[in-house]
Amino acid sequence: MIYCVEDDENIRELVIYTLKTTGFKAVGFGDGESFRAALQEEKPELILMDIMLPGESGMELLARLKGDRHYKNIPVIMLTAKSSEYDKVLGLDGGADDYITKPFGMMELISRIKAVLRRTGQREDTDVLEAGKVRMDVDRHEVWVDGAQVALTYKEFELLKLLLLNRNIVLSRDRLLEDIWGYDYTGETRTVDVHVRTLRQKLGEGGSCIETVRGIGYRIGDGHEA
Amino acid sequence: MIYCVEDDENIRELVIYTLKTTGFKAVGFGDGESFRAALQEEKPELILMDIMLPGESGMELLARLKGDRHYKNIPVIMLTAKSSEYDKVLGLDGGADDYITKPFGMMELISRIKAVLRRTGQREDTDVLEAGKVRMDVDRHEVWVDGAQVALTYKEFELLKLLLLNRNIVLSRDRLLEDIWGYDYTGETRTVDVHVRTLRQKLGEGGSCIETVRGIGYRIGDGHEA
DNA sequence: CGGGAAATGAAAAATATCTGAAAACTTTAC
DNA sequence: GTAAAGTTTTCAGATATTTTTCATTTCCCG
Repeated sequence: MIYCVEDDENIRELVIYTLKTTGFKAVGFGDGESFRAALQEEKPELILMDIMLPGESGMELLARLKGDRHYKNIPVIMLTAKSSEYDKVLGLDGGADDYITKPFGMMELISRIKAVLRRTGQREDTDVLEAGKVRMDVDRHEVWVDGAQVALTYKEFELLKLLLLNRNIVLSRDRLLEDIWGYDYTGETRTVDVHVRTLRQKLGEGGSCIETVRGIGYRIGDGHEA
Repeated sequence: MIYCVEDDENIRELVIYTLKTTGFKAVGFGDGESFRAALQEEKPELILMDIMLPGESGMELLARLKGDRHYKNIPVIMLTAKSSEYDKVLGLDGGADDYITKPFGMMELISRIKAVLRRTGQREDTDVLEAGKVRMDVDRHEVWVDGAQVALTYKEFELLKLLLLNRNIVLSRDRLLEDIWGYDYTGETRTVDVHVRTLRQKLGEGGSCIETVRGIGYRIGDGHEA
């Protein structure tokens, strides 16, 4: 899946169309906001992003992405109308993996995308998360314990995913609420406990991988503890 | 650089002091006017702001900031004495990124600041603190002595962390109480002693790194003493 | 020595988490 | 549009663990 963030609709549609006919899955966004919303749901394997966007600039978005450990590994290619050396350096320094100056040809775009994917070539590894007997296929939204599939609800799935993505790191209830429920969630902090319980129950034997860290929160470790 | 706008001088100084010892650059302001003047000169990476200020209220300041495209992206954490739900919603609706109710502990403040910075995407913290045989991984919330893991409770962990963060500096009981228990803690000063004891016990051999400085408090040194 | 400061031991108080169950809310099916 | 099913949230004990207190002993330094 490739995300394209570009406010010019013509360019955006053209890029999406080209990507799709080349065999990629692709979705376009006109502004940073809708893009970020989508990011919550699915991690793309590459991001194409215009430097000039209405509201939040592409550079800001880039900085955010590269500063967030969940997203920093997604390769980003910046698109821009400016071709001055200054902007180029700026873009690369911000952590972009490549840089394309408008107007660009579709063939060039494709070959650059392939080059970046080849270079960063780390696909796979975010799609399936594992811990002990628990295995999660993020894209298919499926969880298996010891070879048997387990049905999880949305919140349970997100909870497990976040814990798996942060192996060994203790996540506080606040952090979990913030990331899964949204930063403006105003409900009980106990809610997390209840979901952890149902998660442990449903995971059966595998449930023991979720450790309680008293006074702090929860985490999933590497399983070399008692 | 972090700006703190708070009219209570005691709280302000305490916050600034804590931020500085944690590795942030920080400046405090007693009113909205001086704060706005400083804003002209330099953009901070985060703003801590009391809701109740003499003259212009914190909410007004917040509204101004979030309405100005130069400043709208600077994360803001509101401080307030009121804990009613109404105020909370008000603060978040105004565009604040987080909200802390007084009285708050310094450790909580720091972790909230880090959370907001993480969310808005800057900074990276993979903190591992060490002293002699003792090694602490802050994110994993784990402590190791001589290769063996030691389980610490919340307060013990915080205590050890603060001492490790202030290598070679003697921390008074008051300072420890203030930072870990919160600035309004009114209990016994002896409480610290008891926690130091359990900490030393649990750390076993490594426990000797915590020195008692008679009449002052405790510290963790570089270990080249007896 | 003597007096204040710190360490100890052990019990009381305070807190955090888990549990079971019901209420509130969503979605799906008819 | 309503009923049924499923999901999420809240709540009130029960339980386990941590934190605090306090009386006592030991230690350090003048």
